[in-house]
Amino acid sequence: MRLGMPETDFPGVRNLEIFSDMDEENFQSLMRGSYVQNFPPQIDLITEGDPSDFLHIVLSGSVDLFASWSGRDSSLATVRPVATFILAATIKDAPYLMSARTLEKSRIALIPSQDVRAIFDRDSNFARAIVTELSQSYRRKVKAMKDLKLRTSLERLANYLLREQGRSGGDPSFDLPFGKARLASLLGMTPENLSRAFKNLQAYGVTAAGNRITINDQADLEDFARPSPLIDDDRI
Amino acid sequence: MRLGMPETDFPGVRNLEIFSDMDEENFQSLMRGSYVQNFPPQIDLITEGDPSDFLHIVLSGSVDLFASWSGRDSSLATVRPVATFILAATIKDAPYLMSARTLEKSRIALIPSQDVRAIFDRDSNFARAIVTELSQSYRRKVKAMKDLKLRTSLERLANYLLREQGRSGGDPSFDLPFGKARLASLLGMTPENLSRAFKNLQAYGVTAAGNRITINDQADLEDFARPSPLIDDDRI
DNA sequence: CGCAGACTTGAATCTCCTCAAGCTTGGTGG
DNA sequence: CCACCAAGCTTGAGGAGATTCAAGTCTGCG
Repeated sequence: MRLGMPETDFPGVRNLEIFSDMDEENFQSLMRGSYVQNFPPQIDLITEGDPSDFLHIVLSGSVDLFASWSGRDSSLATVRPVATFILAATIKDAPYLMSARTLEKSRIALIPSQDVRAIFDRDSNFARAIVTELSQSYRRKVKAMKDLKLRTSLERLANYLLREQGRSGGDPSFDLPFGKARLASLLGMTPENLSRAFKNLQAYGVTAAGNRITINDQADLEDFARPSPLIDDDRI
Repeated sequence: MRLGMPETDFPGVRNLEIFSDMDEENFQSLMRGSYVQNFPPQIDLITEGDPSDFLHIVLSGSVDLFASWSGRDSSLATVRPVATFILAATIKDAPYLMSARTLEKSRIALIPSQDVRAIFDRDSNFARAIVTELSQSYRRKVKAMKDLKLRTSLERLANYLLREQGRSGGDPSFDLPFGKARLASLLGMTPENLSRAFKNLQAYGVTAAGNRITINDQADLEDFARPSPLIDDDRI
């Protein structure tokens, strides 16, 4: 759906943190060329190497960012509402470095990159929001890098489960948000190895029945995983 | 040295891309609380977890960014002139995620983080420069992530050598910019494994004599390494 | 010359990957 | 209602790659 004038047409968009402080007129300019669209699961949204014509914002659902090289590919991140992706490519007017596909039914806003760059220069509140979002993305990547280089695959899985538990409310039982093949790729291992890793975590009180995970002994798992705010805390 | 008024005191700073388009008055405000300092090699500049009081800019020399967890540590990046580091922490007023130490004798500018944040809101040219630098940092991290997750250690070394060759002017022979122990950590392997990797690259015409590397058969090495602009090109 | 630090080599071990087969689950059609 | 199928996951065996520990070599500097 093409976005029109009245604010009431897209209240969910106007209230996003990235737009909330910006001038109404600038917001309208941004929206004039923008779309909000619903996508089914497993749809390719962008392909690495393509020019970055649109800034994407995930309003609902979730998106997988992945990359390929020499016949291999790997999941690099999951984008959940409400967050942008390929913001850096938009700002630099450079090609995408990652491909993106929907993981589930998702609602996504598409904003022309050239408009984002133009309004950035005119609206300092928008500029501030952009730079905050970009800083957050950067820090997430640094954390992912530390996770990958400093931990074994078993430690990565243990800490992933603790983070996912926190995200889902903190109960001992929760569901994995996607299949184990993708989780394996995200954690930098093969599906077979992930399977064995789950088995190894049973020694620390972790039970996996299908996608349902139960952490039977929180202290025991945390003692093994040694989560650190400088790697695992999404808020800082 | 504390930076004073006259522009002639620090022409090297004023002409940095990040400052070059900004208003003179704002530049002066920024410089009022800033320092430029020379450090010897192997000096700890910042420690992960500390509050981000100063934005750092490497004017000459080079700086190692690294991180620790559970008794292990790993090099995550090298900062060369002219570039900032810990920009994201400065913007978000959040703790450093990485530690930093000088690799060689280095000249570094220290700018109070709160001033950076304040001037960002007042000077849109400065804001644009900041956001460009931040985008570049983000994209570098994405490339590093792809390098790490999609390539074997031998492929990472081969591509590293090709990049380093390009950076040093393109000649078949060039020097590694630091010791092999740190290179191993940067590439995500042990020093022993790096040693063996160099030996394996001899099959593709690579000779290593101390820190001096010679690529005897460019085409052969590139054929093995398969460098990709979306991972190895620093400019995009 | 001799020492200290950096790098290399070797052997044993461990982790992770590949390939192949088996199992489980959910959906479909008889 | 159940047999069947396909997809996703698990298990096992074997092998490739990385790590560790220990010893040896090289190099620059005093």
